[in-house]
Amino acid sequence: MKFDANIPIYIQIMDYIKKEIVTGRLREGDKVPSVRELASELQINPNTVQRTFQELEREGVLETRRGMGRYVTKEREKIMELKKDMSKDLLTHFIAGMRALGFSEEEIKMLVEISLSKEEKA
Amino acid sequence: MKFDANIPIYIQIMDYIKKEIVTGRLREGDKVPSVRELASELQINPNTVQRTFQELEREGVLETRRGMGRYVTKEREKIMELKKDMSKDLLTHFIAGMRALGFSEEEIKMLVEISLSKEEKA
Amino acid sequence: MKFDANIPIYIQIMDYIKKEIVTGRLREGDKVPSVRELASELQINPNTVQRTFQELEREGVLETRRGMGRYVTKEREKIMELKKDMSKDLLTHFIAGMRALGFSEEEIKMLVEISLSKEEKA
Amino acid sequence: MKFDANIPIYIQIMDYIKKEIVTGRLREGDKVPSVRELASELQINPNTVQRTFQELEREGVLETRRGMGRYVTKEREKIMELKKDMSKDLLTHFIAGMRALGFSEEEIKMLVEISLSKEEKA
DNA sequence: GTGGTCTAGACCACG
DNA sequence: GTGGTCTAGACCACG
Repeated sequence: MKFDANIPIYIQIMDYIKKEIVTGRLREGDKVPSVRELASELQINPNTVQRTFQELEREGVLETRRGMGRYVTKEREKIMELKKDMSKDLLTHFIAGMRALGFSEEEIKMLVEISLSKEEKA
Repeated sequence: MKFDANIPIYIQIMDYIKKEIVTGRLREGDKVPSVRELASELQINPNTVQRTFQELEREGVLETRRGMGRYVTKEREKIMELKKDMSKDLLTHFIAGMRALGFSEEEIKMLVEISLSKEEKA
Repeated sequence: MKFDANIPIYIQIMDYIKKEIVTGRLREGDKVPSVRELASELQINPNTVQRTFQELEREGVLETRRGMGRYVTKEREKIMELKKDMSKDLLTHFIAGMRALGFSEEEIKMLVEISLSKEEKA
Repeated sequence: MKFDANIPIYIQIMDYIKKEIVTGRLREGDKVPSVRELASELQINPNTVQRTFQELEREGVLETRRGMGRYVTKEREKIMELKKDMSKDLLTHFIAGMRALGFSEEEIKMLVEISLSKEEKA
């Protein structure tokens, strides 16, 4: 995993883990690696991983079982909500941005289609 | 203008000015306010405005005429390029994000249409 | 280190650091002093050092590792390029200047040799 | 005449005029254009031209004859001295710079010859 | 401890 | 009047 130097690493890992969960690569109840494990794997400071996990816990995405490690929440609703929130943020940010640049509704739709079709070929 | 506390002010002003240019509210060759003027208008420190302008100059968006103030670049190409780059960034970021959340091409298109139509009513 | 009052300090430090790198006194991957360290050593304001480092980063000469300090780029190519660019600038400026003063090719060569031999004795 | 945005215009004009004199395109006793004339020709502020001329006078390169305009000094020595000083500055700066980059005497000579021969072909 | 951002304000060169 | 540089120092996020 490569990190963008301008974004806090803990944010980037949070985002990564959330995506793993939302797409089902990490499922409800799955155990996540320990702080030390993940820190050594990603070559980063354990403090940073610790912070990542604490934030994810605060958001209800992960849960700690004392002495047994951390696990993805078992609540399906939480996971659905996560996906909804993340996509909504993306959409809002995208459309507001395009609007601010002066693009019309039709232009935005068209540009999305073009981008998707380009992606397809690549 | 209100500032988001989590994003550097100079980035927010840079973005704002770029949008003014891209949408034509600021045109090629237009004079932009002086450092002191804008600083007092936005109620921020002149140094922060100074930094904003210097970054925009580095990007070729503004030009300084010594002792006469700063001006929007006269190069139309630069402005077209700006719009293209900014929209491309938004698109790429949006589509990559949606893909990472597991959305299909069709779902993305549909969500964009829904968002745009909601916006219309609001 | 003494500063020439007519040249911005940050430019002078940039130049100094580049020379340290190009001549190998600072090597790829070496840690450079922290902003505060260098500021106190050179008896100048931390902001001035900050600016120096940010410019060098923008040029790809230094890299920041978040929370761990700044380092000379590990890319050897970048360093070779640096030396080439700096010497090319010197050469171009020198020869264009001498030409503008009306010196012939032969005169330029001779003056360079004389300067070098004087230097030797001194 | 195009101006480098990073160097004071008055310095650039001073340099230009000195070169005109040193190469004989402006000769001893020649009249130079009036402040207003040169300002309108170069599209710059008359204050800037005024300053340029004053500095050149201070250096003994120009002389004012009341009511008759400004003239290149008649003293040949002054002109010779000018050429010598300007070339010496170029040489010193060039060689010190190359030395600081770690080039040897032989390398410097060689690079000068290469630059001169490239120039010839271009 | 380290860098990033920002405020407050001085001083100067330039036009 | 305008921008450029610098000082002094605060505060915070990050690791």
